[in-house]
Amino acid sequence: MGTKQPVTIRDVAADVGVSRQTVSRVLNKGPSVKPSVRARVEESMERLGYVPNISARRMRGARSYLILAINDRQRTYDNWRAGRGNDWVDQMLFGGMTECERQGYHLVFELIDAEPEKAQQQLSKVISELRPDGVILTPPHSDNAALTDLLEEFDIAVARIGRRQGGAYVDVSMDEGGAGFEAARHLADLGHTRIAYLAGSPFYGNSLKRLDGYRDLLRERGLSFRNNWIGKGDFQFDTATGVVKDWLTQDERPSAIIADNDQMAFAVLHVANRLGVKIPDELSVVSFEDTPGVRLSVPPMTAIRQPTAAMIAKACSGLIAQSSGDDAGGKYELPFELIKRESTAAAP
Amino acid sequence: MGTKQPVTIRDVAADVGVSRQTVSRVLNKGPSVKPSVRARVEESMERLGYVPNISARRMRGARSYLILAINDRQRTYDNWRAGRGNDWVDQMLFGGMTECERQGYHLVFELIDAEPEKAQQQLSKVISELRPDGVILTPPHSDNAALTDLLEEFDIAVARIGRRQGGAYVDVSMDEGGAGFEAARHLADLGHTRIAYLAGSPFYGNSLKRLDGYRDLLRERGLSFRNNWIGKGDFQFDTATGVVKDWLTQDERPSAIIADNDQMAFAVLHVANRLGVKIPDELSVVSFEDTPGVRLSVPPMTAIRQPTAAMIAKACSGLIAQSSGDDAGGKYELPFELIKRESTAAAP
DNA sequence: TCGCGTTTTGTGACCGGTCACAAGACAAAT
DNA sequence: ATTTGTCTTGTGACCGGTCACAAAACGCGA
Repeated sequence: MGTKQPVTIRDVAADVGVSRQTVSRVLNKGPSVKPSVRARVEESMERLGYVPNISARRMRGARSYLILAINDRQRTYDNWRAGRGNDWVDQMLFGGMTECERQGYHLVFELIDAEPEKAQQQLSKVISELRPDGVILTPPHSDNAALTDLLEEFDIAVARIGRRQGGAYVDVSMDEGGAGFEAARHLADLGHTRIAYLAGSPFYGNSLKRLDGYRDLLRERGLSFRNNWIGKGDFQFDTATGVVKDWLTQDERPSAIIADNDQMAFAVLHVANRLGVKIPDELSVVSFEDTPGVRLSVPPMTAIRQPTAAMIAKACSGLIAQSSGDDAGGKYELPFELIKRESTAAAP
Repeated sequence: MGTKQPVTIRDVAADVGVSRQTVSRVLNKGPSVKPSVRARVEESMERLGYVPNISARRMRGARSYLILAINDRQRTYDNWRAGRGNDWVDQMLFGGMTECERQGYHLVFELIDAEPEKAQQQLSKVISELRPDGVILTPPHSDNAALTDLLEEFDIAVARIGRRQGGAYVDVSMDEGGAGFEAARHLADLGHTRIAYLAGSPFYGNSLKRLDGYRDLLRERGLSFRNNWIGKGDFQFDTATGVVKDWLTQDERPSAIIADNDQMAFAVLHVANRLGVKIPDELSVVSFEDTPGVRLSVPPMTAIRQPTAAMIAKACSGLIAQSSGDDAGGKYELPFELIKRESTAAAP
């Protein structure tokens, strides 16, 4: 036991009878290697089971073959604590890992506080320790300029999830406006004319885009837009219940509600249940977040599914391309999916 | 932009006016450093913002300050695909990250196939690339001897989750027998005398331990043990529905059911619902897995909560201690929690 | 056959730490 | 004062790759 020694580049060089540098060139698919030599080196690497040591490569070389993914500590803590069943991390892990693996990279997760000063300090430490080739910022860090500034100083490629604005960053997001439009369209197609929108925040960019999409659909279908059917929520369950209660106890109540996140969609379910309003017969509900809770609720909810895994995968490939010098930046907008379940039905 | 250079050990050495080695000694809390010098070096490190480069440390040094956590690729894929809402990874991330951070380590996740040969090959590659100080094996890899053998050859510390048997490994698990006992006790305390047990597998060790715990409780309370109230399931929803249907349509039906995992607990809910059996008034249900789905079901289910975060944290600290030469191995059994929700009530 | 440009290969230094070992400082013992 | 031992500090080599540059091999036209 405990005796297996890793095969190094020197072992391969000695085996083939060439210099270390030649092996290195083959490894990095560099030019100027005679095909016959390349073949012999490759054969030897395969036979000896040679695998390059990432730490060593990182030392003198420019690349570390590491991608760092930053998650919000609080959010992760909350998910852990409350067991709310957000499968964000699963999705990230699957999408990111798969792509990194394909390209010989590794994905490292780190938890960072949201508060800018702390965040910068923590990120700085991790960067210095790990020196990753790229960093993926997920919400809410995507909007933290302190972090992008820091990364720019260190000359490390940045990918931001759920944000699309300037800068030479890899920005990956979802078509939020289109999602708002589609959610509303799905309901309109079912014959709904009284569609309310339970907004999460009047400041959050994605929220506004979704709302715009919803508005566009109403306009396109010639449906009336009512200001008091735009609910002012804050992404929280408790606040949302109040709004929904108001709606459902009015004379002319909406026949469908689009909720900006899963917590607020739950609130709709909850209130409707208490008031004896049948879902989906009397009220249809669409959630903007397809978390496990939404899928497992009674009834399971129709929801917009964010392509989290695909977004992280895209972020990884974008970062890898950038650090290889292929491109710089790149803006990607990935398609969402509207998953039809049992919370939406034809208008009553 | 792109100009920030990391502070190295030489910078600190020059700043204080000592040799690199002295700085290194302070960094590693080595002995034989005059307190006054140590203080000056520490002050300088703080002031200059020195952070050791992990790759460099790993090179000549023995430690890489990396812990590798292995997850099953298929399981992760399934969670991603089906969105079943298992928050295993969230839990791991939170527990592991927090502990690693405390000790200056980093946690890297990798996906590995379950099939022994592939698994060994994939792990071997990752090991050679990353050379982690320790590896955490999660089910089903915990039981894969091909992996532990490989890691032993590489002389890398191993932690196994959910398994406790021989070897100089860090083994972290939960008191499964106790959990079976407690689940049954909770029901017995509520006055139930007809408690059925929906088993997942007659081969899976943890399943058997839980069943033993259940048996012990029955014996202790003088409750009759009936063979046909031990359901032969296979952890799947579909199989379980058949068993539950049989039980609930018999003359003397159980007043409570303990299910070996969440899928089977859902099956109980599902069948009871179809047969018009009220939960919890006419039938109590306890799940052995506290996934988000269980928490969010209607009604939310009483469940045994596995201390996943704590187990991973323990695994990390165990591995770090072992690779620091403090101890070798270590067997830990962490306490579970019985979360009482609304699927259990007094016996009818 | 020679000369010259291009392709292919090799050499030594180096990245940022740690290891092994040697040397200096200092106090106690002879 | 010299010796011995312990404590503290410094030096050069080294880990496993890559960089910069030099050298060798090759191709091809004159």
